[in-house]
Amino acid sequence: MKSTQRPPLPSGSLSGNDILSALLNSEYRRLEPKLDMVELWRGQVIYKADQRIRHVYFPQGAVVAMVDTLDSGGTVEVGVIGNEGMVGINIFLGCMVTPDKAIVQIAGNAMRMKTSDLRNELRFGSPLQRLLLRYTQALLAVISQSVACSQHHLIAPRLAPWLLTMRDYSRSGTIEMSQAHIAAMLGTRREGVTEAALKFQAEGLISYSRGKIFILNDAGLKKKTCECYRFIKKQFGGVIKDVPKVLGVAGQAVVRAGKVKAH
Amino acid sequence: MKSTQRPPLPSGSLSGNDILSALLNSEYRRLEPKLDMVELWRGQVIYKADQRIRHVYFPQGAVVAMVDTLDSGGTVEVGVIGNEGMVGINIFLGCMVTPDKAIVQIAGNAMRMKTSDLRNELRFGSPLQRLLLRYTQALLAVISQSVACSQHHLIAPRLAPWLLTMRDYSRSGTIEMSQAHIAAMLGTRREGVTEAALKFQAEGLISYSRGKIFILNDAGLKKKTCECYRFIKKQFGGVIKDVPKVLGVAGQAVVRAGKVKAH
DNA sequence: ACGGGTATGTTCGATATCGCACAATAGGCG
DNA sequence: CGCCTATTGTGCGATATCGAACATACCCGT
Repeated sequence: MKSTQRPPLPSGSLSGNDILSALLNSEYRRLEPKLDMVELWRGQVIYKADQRIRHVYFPQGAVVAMVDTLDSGGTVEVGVIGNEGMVGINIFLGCMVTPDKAIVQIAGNAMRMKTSDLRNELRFGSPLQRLLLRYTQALLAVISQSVACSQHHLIAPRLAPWLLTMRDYSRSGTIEMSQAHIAAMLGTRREGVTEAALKFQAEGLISYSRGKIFILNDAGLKKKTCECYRFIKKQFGGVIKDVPKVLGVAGQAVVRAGKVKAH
Repeated sequence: MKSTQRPPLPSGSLSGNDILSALLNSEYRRLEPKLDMVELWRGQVIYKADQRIRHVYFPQGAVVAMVDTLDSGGTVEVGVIGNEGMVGINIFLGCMVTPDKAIVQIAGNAMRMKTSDLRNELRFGSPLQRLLLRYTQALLAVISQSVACSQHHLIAPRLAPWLLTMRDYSRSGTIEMSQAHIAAMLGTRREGVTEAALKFQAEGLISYSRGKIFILNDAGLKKKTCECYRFIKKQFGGVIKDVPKVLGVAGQAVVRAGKVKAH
């Protein structure tokens, strides 16, 4: 179905894509006819590695993971994309294929756009381009941090921020993931996740059962995180906030910016 | 000193920055007055983390590492930038600061440009922008792979591609690095590097002494690498090759493209 | 209520890496 | 030549993670 009106969502809300929201109305109207609202279901594979990309996605509620798979079969989540971003950044960067797999972590909506339309839109140094550049910067920073994180941090401190991040994304407050799946994302064994989860549960920080995880003590779990949680929040927090300065005169965009994330 | 003439280097040679070389002569001439040739010495810190960036660098012989430092003091090299790229990609992406440290691994020259000049140049959808976008894509892919690599691969298979990469960059064929420094780049202990190096030496693949490493058996060492070595070469190999297609109508650029990288 | 499949808990030996301490060696420099 | 320092070699106990096997518990559909 084609979206016929701009969703009038409060900024910082769980739905509504931040990048699209940061566009001026006039710009958004130009893109609008090229955008389709689609539903993404949990587990859906949006891109396979080395596959040609036909669409990019601006999540509105949905959350998508970029997953790397090694020859050995080992996997890691290298990045997560929610309302703050766009799935298919490679297209924007001038490449038609992605080396990663993109898989839906949290079901939800997304605005879909043909790659050709996106590339067309980027001809002129559009505000969309500025936004995407700035988003790429944040993504790059976060992925860089992940290199350090996966190298130096223990499983529990890595699990904690992962859970908090997913909860932040999730509309319901419940994280719907099996421990086996989480292990695949962290690039560790399932048993390692179980052990850490048990510890957190024993301390009353979380509770879970068969693929449904609740965070009981937010602040407590935050104390268990490695430094990377703060870093990630900081990076993505800045994406929209920073850009209006570039838009400058654009006015309206600045209004939206002030409200982003009470945090 | 200001560079007053375009260095007439064979493409694929060790000097001459690939991105600058891929520009049309007319475009290069526009940039030329803004470019300064500078010498970078080994160990030089070009940016500190969270520091405001004043210049970007197009290496011509020099090699620069992007290094992440954690609260614990642990470090990792998240990316390496040589003739194929630009140091300060964050500027291009719309941010004035970098979360990483940039440190010179191999002494050499680089063309330096003020950040303001770069940002100015990028106003119009210039070919330079296309090249930098494409380069960013490669960097992103390589860093993503690093996440998986540091998570799943053992020290020796990670050391091997690191050595080969450095040797590829180095003009002399000698790698000038202490094992302690290499350990900091891989994010492991020095002893772990020593152990792997001893093994390689015993097998006649390398020889070394006090911070000077020679690769004796290229093919043999390649066999010890994890899959990531091929991946990295593939990603950076495509940067220049892919872009002229985007330039499309620009003509002339295609001519240069044919010559890039005998590989 | 029952059965099957998925998710989670538990154990245990193997392994890679860590952290530390200290010995040995090679160059540079006076 | 001999000292000094950076670099490399080595040993060892501690620890985190791995890999695999198996037990238990829960949910869903019939």
